[in-house]
Amino acid sequence: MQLSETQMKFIRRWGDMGTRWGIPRSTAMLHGLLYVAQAPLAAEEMCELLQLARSNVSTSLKELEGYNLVYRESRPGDRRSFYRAEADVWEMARRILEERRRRETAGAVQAVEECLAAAQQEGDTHTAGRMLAMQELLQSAETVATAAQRYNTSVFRRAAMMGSKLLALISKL
Amino acid sequence: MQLSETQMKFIRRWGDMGTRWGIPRSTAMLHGLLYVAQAPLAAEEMCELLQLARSNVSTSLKELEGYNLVYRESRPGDRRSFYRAEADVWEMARRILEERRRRETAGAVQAVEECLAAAQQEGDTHTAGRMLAMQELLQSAETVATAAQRYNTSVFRRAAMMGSKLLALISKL
DNA sequence: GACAAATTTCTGAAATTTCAGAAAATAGGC
DNA sequence: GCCTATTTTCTGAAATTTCAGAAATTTGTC
Repeated sequence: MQLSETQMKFIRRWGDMGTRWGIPRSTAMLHGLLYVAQAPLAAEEMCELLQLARSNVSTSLKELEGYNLVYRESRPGDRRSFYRAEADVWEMARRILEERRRRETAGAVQAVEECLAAAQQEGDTHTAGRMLAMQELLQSAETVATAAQRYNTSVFRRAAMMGSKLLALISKL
Repeated sequence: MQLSETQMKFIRRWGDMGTRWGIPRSTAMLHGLLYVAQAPLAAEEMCELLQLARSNVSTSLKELEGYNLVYRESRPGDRRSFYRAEADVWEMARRILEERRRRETAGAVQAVEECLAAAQQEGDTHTAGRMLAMQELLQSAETVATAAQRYNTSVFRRAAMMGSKLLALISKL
């Protein structure tokens, strides 16, 4: 495989975006590479295309598999693994959302729960009130994010595209 | 002001959450402190309560002001500034959403736009197709996030709480 | 089961980020 | 307009994160 200049540019930009999202540059670049690749790639190939250490590619691919953003395939008569990215961007978004929910909000819910209990125990109504408000927010976020997982790409897509209209509708209730 | 054990625990946990969200621990802790504080605090006070350098507090507060998550107030006969956090958690969520949109997706939209143009120029239909799909996704996200900014807390709150029901509804369309 | 190809884990170096202390700038009261 | 309390900016040290190279492990083939 050969990368066109445009593809390389996208991959670099995607890597930059990754760093803002808390994803290592090389991990994001690998995802970008697989997203624009026409066929599944072997790890060694990716090393050469992006000039990354083999170890780095290995670790990053594992991370991406954890997000369910890349799949690993094997081929008869070839002992290497080949990787390809989730091609459906809506499915991709859903999986990122789910992973972020798990990592970013799930922990907070538990922390606030504990602090709420402690504040009530102590009879500290002010702090308890704040914890309660925060809990309501976090639980709503969890509920929406969890619900989104239950539906398929087309529903998710329509929901996102209708989002702004729905907000307008709700504002009239 | 004196911090109870529960409050301190919340602040520490909030700081931990911050690091997962790409926010420096000390910045997140300051926000947590102001969120549980009953009255506005002066910077010096926060240094003592959280054992942070004055410079650090100054920089972090500025960052939080950038997010519109804390307000600065002045008092007659006192030349210090006092700070308080946005108390409405839904308003808080909205502001975080807006800031993340600005920092995290706005740049991506532009990058993909450029790559799409380049791919079409080159007649690379495969890459162009991928860019187009990505563009649709990013623009939908932008649209929803932008729309959310137009409505007040109560609409935002209702929308979030109804989110899962709306998804169920849409799945039937 | 030995061998080789491929992958993963381990270790430390390089880069980045966070944060404290010192110096500079700003602002309010007299 | 000067003086001083307060805030901000600058600088570098400490901590963390990212990533390459080497070593160890796994996997499939014969």
